[in-house]
Amino acid sequence: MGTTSGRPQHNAGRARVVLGMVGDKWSLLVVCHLDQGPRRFTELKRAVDGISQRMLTVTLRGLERDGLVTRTVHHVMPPNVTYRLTPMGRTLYEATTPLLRWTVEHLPHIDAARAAYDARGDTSPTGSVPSEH
Amino acid sequence: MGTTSGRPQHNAGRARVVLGMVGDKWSLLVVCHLDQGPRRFTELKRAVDGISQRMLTVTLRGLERDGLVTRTVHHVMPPNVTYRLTPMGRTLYEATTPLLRWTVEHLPHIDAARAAYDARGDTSPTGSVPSEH
DNA sequence: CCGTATCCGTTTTGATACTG
DNA sequence: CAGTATCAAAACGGATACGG
Repeated sequence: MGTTSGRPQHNAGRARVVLGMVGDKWSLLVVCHLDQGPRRFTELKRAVDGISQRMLTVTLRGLERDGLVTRTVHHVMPPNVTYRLTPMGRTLYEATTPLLRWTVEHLPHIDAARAAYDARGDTSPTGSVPSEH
Repeated sequence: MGTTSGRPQHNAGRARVVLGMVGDKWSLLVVCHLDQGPRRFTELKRAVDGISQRMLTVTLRGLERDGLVTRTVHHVMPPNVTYRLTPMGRTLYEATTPLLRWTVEHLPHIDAARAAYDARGDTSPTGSVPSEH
């Protein structure tokens, strides 16, 4: 009946790991922009619209720790720091592509589903009474 | 340079949507178990290890609102409610498979990267001084 | 059995000010 | 420019008690 291989417990474990890495508010967004090429701190700050300086730092440190991003410091004045995706970081991003594509294709359906759900958000009793004697 | 198609802004937007739906602590885990077939509330509660009754309800409501899960109520005593993935829910889960696979393949590397990062978490000055001058 | 309502601690995030 | 430190606000999640 399941359409995907493997035991649910296994995939559940994997899901936890994946969410722990990129399931936060900003990581995937930053990775997404770094996939376009190396970027400096301030470039990312501008690109990722809405991120605070603090959160960009925190996010980049996390990605660096996980081996998804490298940080290169040039000791000049003013300082110049470049971030770039590691090969592993690029493969991670590639692995998210199906999910990104899925979103594009289904966004209208999701909006419709939400609107419908919210619309029938009345006091109507319950769903259905199928085959109960 | 970028390995993936499309403009970063577009993918960033998609990433926001996708994370808004399944980027929380439990949604993907629940979907994962429902992919094995329809489940009752209490079955899920047992299966998803660690989830509280409240969080299971909240999560299921969210998935239902997004059109990923259907809820069927049987008016018997005691009540009997079944949840199952919609076709859209199944395609979403399938779209996450590459990410799940990626996790399995790279988990050792990630652990190693973290260990290395934490190990050199000393007072050493900075990363590198590449081609400056 | 399947929820909802409420309370409350924890975690996450953002604003702001300051440093090399 | 590229951070760090500090603090307060907000979101999140769990425990508990109660209702249909």
